[in-house]
Amino acid sequence: MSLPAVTRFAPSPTGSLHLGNARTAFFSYLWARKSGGRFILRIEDTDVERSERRFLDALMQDLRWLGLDWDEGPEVGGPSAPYAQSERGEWYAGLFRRLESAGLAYPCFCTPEELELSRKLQRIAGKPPRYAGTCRNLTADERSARIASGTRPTLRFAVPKDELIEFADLVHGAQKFASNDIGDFIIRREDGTSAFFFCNAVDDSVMGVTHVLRGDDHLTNTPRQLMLLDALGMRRPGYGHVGLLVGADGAPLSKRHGSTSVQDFRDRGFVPDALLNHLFHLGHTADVEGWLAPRDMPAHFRPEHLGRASARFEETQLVHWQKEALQRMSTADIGAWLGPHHATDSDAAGFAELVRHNVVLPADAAPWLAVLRGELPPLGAEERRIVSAAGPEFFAAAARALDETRADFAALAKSLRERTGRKGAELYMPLRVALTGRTHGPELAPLLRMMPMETARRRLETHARHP
RNA sequence: GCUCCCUUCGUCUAGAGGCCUAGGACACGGCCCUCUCAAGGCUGUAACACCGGUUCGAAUCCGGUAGGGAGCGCCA
Repeated sequence: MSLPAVTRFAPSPTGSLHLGNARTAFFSYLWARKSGGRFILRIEDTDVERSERRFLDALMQDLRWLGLDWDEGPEVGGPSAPYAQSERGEWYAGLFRRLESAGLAYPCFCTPEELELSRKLQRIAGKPPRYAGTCRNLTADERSARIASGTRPTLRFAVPKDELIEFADLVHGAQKFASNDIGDFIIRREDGTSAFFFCNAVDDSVMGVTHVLRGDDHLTNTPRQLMLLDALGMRRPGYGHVGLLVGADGAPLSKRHGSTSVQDFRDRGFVPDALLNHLFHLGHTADVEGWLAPRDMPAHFRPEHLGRASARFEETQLVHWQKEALQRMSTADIGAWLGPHHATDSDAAGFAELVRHNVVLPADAAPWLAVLRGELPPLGAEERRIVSAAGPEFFAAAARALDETRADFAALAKSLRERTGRKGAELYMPLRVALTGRTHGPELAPLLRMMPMETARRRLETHARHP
């Protein structure tokens, strides 16, 4: 086993936790647990406009629902508190001062409009839309003059020239970037808050994070953060960039792919263990195949088998793990999981057992509840064929047998078999269709046991009268 | 436009020069079991993006092409 890994998940509370983020959080969690390290939750809420308390609460709820408990972070504390970046402003300010006085960062007075125009012009000229460096060489007098005029500057990092930034990506291997391809970027906004590149990098470093796992989209951001850390003389964490989770169309998973937030899956009735098993196999190959209880996952997690290519999310695969999860749940848990979809006024446990192999989501139980006490939908072509092949005498006999055996299905079937000479599918299918309106479904014996006798008799007699 | 990343069955992947007539899982089809569905067993269809090169030998190494993606934001 490797040295204890300190990993983190650093979401911004600006929306709901979607599957892609949940996956990187999960991998980070697994890495920490596998190595006996620590998993940190840090909240990147420097964008005060978009950050909302309700998103933070939902985020933590989703994480806990999945079973991803953090060792340091909001509500649990830790040696690096506070864990919300909105509360770390003073510390960032000190670092800004250090960079600025060392000449490694400078105030920029360009307006967003000017910057936008500049980028546009560069694009037209076929050049990379980078910051032109307008404010980099302002004299001290020019700077104080602009400040005096009331302009509030941003702070830009002065990217060193002609440097090669190298690092070993945890999943992609050796990486090389030229500093000349990178324009001076903003590390402090006009309002004084830290921009992502800055607070994200320095927090990871100072919090002792050893393995930063994040989406591929951050790969080309990494050299910026490395330069920053180097300039401050701070420790570089290891960075690993995993392939993004994409939808059926190959585009990164987003709202337009439908339900992609953890909350959506929970609301539909997917269970956390199913989600976890699916995520465990998406862009990752474990050293064993098949279902794993979440507590066994860290031992089978293989960071070196994290995927570089993007992984496509397909619900059919999730459904498979959901079925696996359902098979392992207790009757009581199935009952609770079914919620309002289970028979509350009768044998709840019996109903849970009855339908557990015929449902994927709680809503799938509704038709079976209707079979027990509601109206049956009109028969389809196949169903009508089976009913007419059996004939009215068969159902008349079945109705009589129902009364004689008092709805004991085994006895009823035996009696019918002796009386009609039918057996196998010829015997059971007409009964199934008459009783449930369908050619498939739960076992007939418990189904009949749970069905009001009157309902069963009425359904059988219907076909005895109308051939 | 520039920089970077990615590319094996429909999907998730194994594969780090000969063990590959490319393996597994999910999905799909067939058979068995069975009243049906599910579960289980057996089985089938199905992939190395393309073109060159290196080599006795390439899915694996090198170069190029194509396609997809990301970054170049006072968003993270």
